[in-house]
Amino acid sequence: MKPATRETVATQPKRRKEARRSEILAAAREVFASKPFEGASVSEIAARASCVEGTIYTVFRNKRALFDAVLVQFYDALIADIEPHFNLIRGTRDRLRYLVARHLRIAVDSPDIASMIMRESRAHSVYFGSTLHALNRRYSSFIQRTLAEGVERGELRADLDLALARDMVFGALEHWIWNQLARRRSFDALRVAEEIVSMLLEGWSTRAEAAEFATLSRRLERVESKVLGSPAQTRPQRGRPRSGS
Amino acid sequence: MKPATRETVATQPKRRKEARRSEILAAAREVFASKPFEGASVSEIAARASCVEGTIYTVFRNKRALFDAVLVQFYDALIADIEPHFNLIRGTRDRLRYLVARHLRIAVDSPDIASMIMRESRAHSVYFGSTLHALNRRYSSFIQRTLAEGVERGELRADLDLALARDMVFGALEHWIWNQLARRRSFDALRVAEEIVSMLLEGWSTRAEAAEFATLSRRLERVESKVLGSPAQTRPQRGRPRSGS
Amino acid sequence: MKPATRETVATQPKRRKEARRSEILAAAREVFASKPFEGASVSEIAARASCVEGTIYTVFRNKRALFDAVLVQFYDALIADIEPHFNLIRGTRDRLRYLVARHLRIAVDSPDIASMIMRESRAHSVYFGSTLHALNRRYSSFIQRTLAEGVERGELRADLDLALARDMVFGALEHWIWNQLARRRSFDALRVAEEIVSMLLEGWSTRAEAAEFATLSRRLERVESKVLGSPAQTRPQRGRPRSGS
Amino acid sequence: MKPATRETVATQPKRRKEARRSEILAAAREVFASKPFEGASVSEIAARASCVEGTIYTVFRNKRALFDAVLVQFYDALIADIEPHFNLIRGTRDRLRYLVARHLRIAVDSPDIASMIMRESRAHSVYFGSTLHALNRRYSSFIQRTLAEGVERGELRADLDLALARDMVFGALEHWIWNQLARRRSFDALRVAEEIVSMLLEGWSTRAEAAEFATLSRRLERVESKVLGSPAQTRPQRGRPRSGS
DNA sequence: TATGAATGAGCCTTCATTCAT
DNA sequence: GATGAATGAAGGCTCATTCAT
Repeated sequence: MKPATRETVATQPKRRKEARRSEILAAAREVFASKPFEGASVSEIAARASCVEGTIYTVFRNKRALFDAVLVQFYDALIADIEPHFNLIRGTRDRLRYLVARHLRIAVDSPDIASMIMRESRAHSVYFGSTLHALNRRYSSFIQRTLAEGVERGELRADLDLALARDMVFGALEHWIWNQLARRRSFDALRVAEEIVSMLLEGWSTRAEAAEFATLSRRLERVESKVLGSPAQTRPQRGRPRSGS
Repeated sequence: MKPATRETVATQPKRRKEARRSEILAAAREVFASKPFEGASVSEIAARASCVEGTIYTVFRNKRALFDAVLVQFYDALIADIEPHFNLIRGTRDRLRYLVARHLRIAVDSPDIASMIMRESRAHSVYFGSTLHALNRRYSSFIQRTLAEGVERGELRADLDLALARDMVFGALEHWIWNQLARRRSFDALRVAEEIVSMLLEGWSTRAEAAEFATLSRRLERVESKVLGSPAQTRPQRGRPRSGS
Repeated sequence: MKPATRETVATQPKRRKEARRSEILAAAREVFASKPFEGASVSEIAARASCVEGTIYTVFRNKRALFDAVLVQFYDALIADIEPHFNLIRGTRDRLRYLVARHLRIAVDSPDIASMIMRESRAHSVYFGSTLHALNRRYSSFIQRTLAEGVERGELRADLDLALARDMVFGALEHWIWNQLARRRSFDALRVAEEIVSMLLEGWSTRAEAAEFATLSRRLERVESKVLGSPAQTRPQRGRPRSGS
Repeated sequence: MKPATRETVATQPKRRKEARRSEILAAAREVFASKPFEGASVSEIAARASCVEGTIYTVFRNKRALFDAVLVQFYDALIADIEPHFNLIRGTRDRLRYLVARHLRIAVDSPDIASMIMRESRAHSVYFGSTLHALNRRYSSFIQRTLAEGVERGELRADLDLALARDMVFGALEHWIWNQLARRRSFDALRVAEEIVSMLLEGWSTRAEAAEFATLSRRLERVESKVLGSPAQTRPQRGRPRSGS
């Protein structure tokens, strides 16, 4: 009868439903994290959410929709967290370091979701077109943009194969995280990020060509001085200052 | 009772058993390739092997053992194929290029098995300790050795994190292959291998020396041709060979 | 609190309730027409009536009561439509023709309801005692009366088994309608009615007298026209009027 | 070891499976007879067949296949029983009487199946194309043939609408049987058959035209005698000797 | 009075595995 | 050794109905 009561009448069910949704979502997250989609049972989720199976179907259309909702919840939060930080960073190396470290932190903060996503991305041949695929695309656009702009700015090789580069980043991350999670090892996300970025940007070689370059230079100088009378141009500074590891 | 019969009793069963095993293995390979472990049914495998379900259990302890047998068969053949070739290659870049290309060729030759392995590696949290894990370790030892010896020989940076490097190789390969298979794209294994190895070894950064190297080369050629009448042998064109492998 | 509100409190609810009932009834009619009782869901009816499931239970005791209400509504209207017309017809043949044609018109006007009734009459072994049974009895009383009075008047065989005759009429109609509806054929109710009534009243046998009757008629006409200058009134053409009604 | 034993080894499983099939079929028949297809539960059938639900699925693909098997079993036996008798009967009236009586006997011998078939023929809009439809067509071909040949032989009116006639026979039977079954009345199949056939063949009319015919005759005689001096031809024997009822 | 969230029993179907033959 | 019928637990999902608000 009082306005407050009326409001209660109006909002209480909504609030309740919202709470239920959260409970179920949390329960689903736990269960889907612990076993593959097909292996996870709705009844277990219901039990963990302290409701009956039927209730789940009043909130989510079916098991798949519930699964997708878990993913969306996670990715939305993740992207919302990344965006403002990312927008403040300009340099390609800095952006990469940030994104790689942020990605590694997922494995530290939410190892359950991390393995769930890695598992399910591979689980179905119908992955393409799935909600997970769409979310992954949104998420990976940060890397895409970083790489594309890196090339534009001349910080990355002009002929860099962007798709391959993206796969290399995510592939390295996925493999590394998978191994750490499986071995239950912890790690320092920032340190590993720096190491990875360094490996990606500067490569693994000791650069045999540095030696060749020197030889070449010497031969050239010798020849030129003999023939032309002017010394060859020497090579600029090699190697970068290595930070981390 | 007749000699022929006796012989049958003695040798036929062995032969028969072996044949049965092969038939079942082949059938299982097809089925497991087409759907995830949980989705594949023993009855379908039996049907495809032209036997009944019970028979499978006389040869394999259970479904998982059958699955593992399929994997062992595949990896054994793969490793046996790689080993002799690998042993003939010395240079780190050459070894890497070979191993990467060989890995890519799996996706070209047996895309179904390739997806199956990628899928099942991620399927269970109990991956570690599994047969698949052991096989993967055997298989990846080629890369491990290549990397370790690459450092020893000074061809790779002394401070290279070997585990990270290995994950980077396999991660890049897995992601790339997954994307190509899902999109049903085909690709030139050798060309992609060269591209990947180049990206890994030389990194993504623009490097002033690449330009300098070119300048140097041109100058050298000019001089040498003037003096000697024949161009000097330099390393072939630097940067990724975008056209062909 | 305001006069308007008071009026609302007093009369609006009644009006509202009545409107609700109608909306639900209309929605239920559509849904029950499209699928069997068991297959029709209360939630679908609620959705189509733009209310929630709970509301339906404030108006109808349960799903079965709702279904019965749909039937009552339909039969009441049908009987109210038939009664005045029927009361104006005296002859047995004319009455039969009217009732048969009217019945056939249900299938033309409301094919969905027609199938629904045919379907549900057979659906439950507990048909007897059901609302539908009672309604069918009320409806079939037109035929009962026609047949009984037909015998009384000497228009129908005195030894006609009335129950059997009634079943023959409705059985023929039901089968015929079912076949036409299932094949999505349309038909001319009047023509078919005449055909059915003729088959029922005169039977299927060839009767020598039909031919004789024709001969007799022709002879009579010839003679009468010769003698009297105008044709005698005979029964119109015997045999079923195959063309038109 | 003995041939007999060997045979046992070979045939026992078959025999067992066959027995199981029969048990399940019998149980299914009972359950489907007592409630509509959708309402009948596989678990109830399993319980009544003293096996678990899973067993049913080793014999029948699904619930629908089981249902169809019940129908096929019934119709096959029915048609096999009718065929030899039918082939010995020539006259249209005799054939009709036999078929009608045989049909009525179904309701006496297998009232459960009878109501089940009547119910399910109406249950689904997808009836056309169903197994039941196909079986019904095979079964009703006896009537179709009887009617068509009856016309050919001149025993039935040449312009008889065969489809309508068939619907009239089956419709009358269905309605009559349904009513008797529902009221749990028994009846004398032969007597009712004779009554039905008589009603169908000779019609219900007392034949007002008999009176007209007489009038006509009288008028004609009067006129002819006056004009031509010769008496009109008198009408042949009317009415048939009524057997039964 | 109307709401709509919650219930909970029940349904059909699948499948790895066993075991008597 | 091979067979294949039988098991029985489990799974996802639906829906009429209730009841606190």
